[in-house]
Amino acid sequence: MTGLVLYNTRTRTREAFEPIESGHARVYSCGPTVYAPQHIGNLRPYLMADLLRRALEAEGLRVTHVINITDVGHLTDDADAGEDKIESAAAKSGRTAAEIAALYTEQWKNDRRRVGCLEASVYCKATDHIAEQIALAKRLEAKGYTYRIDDGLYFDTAKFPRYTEFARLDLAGQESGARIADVPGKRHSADFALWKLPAPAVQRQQEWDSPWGRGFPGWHLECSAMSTKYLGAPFDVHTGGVDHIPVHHTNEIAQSECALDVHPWVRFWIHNEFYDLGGEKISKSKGHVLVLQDLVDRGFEPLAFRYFFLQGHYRQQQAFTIDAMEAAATGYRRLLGVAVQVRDAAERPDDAVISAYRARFREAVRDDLNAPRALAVAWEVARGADLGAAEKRALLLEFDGFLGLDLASATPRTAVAESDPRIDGLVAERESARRRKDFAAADRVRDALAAEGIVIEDTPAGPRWRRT
RNA sequence: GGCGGCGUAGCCAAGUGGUAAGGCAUGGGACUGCAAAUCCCUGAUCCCCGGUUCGAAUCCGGGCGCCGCCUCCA
Repeated sequence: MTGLVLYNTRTRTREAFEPIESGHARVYSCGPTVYAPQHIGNLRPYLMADLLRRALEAEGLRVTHVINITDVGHLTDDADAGEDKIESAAAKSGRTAAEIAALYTEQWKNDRRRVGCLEASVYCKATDHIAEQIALAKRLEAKGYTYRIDDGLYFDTAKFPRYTEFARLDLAGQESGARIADVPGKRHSADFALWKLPAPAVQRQQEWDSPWGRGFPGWHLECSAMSTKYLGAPFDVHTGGVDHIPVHHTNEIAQSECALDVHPWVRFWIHNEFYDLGGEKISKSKGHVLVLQDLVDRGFEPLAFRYFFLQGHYRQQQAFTIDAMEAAATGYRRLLGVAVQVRDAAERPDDAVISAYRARFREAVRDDLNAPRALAVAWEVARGADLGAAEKRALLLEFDGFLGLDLASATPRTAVAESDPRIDGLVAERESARRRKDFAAADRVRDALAAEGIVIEDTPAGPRWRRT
């Protein structure tokens, strides 16, 4: 039995986590649709999944973590009537669908890396698994869960009595309306496409032959097909944003449970809430959504964004503002400062002193991945007057296995990170002026450097400088 | 309109029955020629009203406000 307790959307309760297969946790995370840059809010699901993965490993489990990459079939709305996001982006940019997907997949992977997410065991693309998706749809068809209309092959949600259970949907309240009219022939508004056939006049870049005609897979299908391929069924944890509960995850469950005869198909469903980006949704400087690189351009370290993330609980909306980001960056810089100070401390900490902090940190992690509480314990350690350098070092490095803030290889952010002959010369000039008590001259140099964004810090070891 | 979430010090936020974690900012102090950096100290009774309870930020009811998803309809 692990000590980890997670909030499970499926049961709407907190449950002790125990893997189906002893010693091995199988996790699937809904990944990005790679048609545009991912704004910083889209990083939250992966940061949350990363926390989960680290917590599972801390329990001594081997983790197989699969993340899908949606590079086809995700429509611009959930009514099965919109355009394919990838095709649409390709058409607008003059690039091919494959180029669009490759470009934004790389950006996304790079962003993940920069905010300290561990690499997934498997990244799987929808377009690499067309055969698996077709096989799954055929299985559903053979079992009588589908029907065909001009638009494609559809899943008949009425054939799956548990359909509304997961999201606690009130379908009656949504039954009527435009969604049915959008796709002629749909039997129920909630029915969804397994395989889509393009309209007669439409020429698509991404098309495949299938038993139902040349077309492309419905968005939901890939997650069922690929998770089954890489994790089997049932498996332990499925993660994603809360927005996926009513449609995407509901449909995944319907497909999978009907095709595979499993229930529950997934034991734990973990969903993250969103950031409230408020007025920061758009990057003013560039006129597009706020992406990680925009923060970097403003002088923030990517891991400072991770620190921001850690300050809130993943199931809680969190307000992102530049002010909050600056506060996080300052906190992160100072925490790193402590890590640097104790970096060369002795290897032999006093276990008796350490154990209480270790226990409290672990308790926070195990309590539904309570990162803010874990971070608070880290700060108590950092500031703790009752702890020596060896104890601080040992604890902070251990905690960083969960926090992922790179405390181990921390370099002092307040020190000189670069060398410049001209600036070094000016700093030396100021130093000699100070020695002969010519403070007016010394301050002139300091002011001049400040004007170009360079600040001088005097330390017992002499002056040093950094850019702000 | 339906569903879900939230409203805790200036800001970001933990905390779900027993007298409010942590970070940032502010103010004070130490250090400094003065600064910067760093360190120490420093603040809230928890949106409003009513109820349950010996006791509620934490449970119940009613307001007000905000966010998200679905929907435009009974």
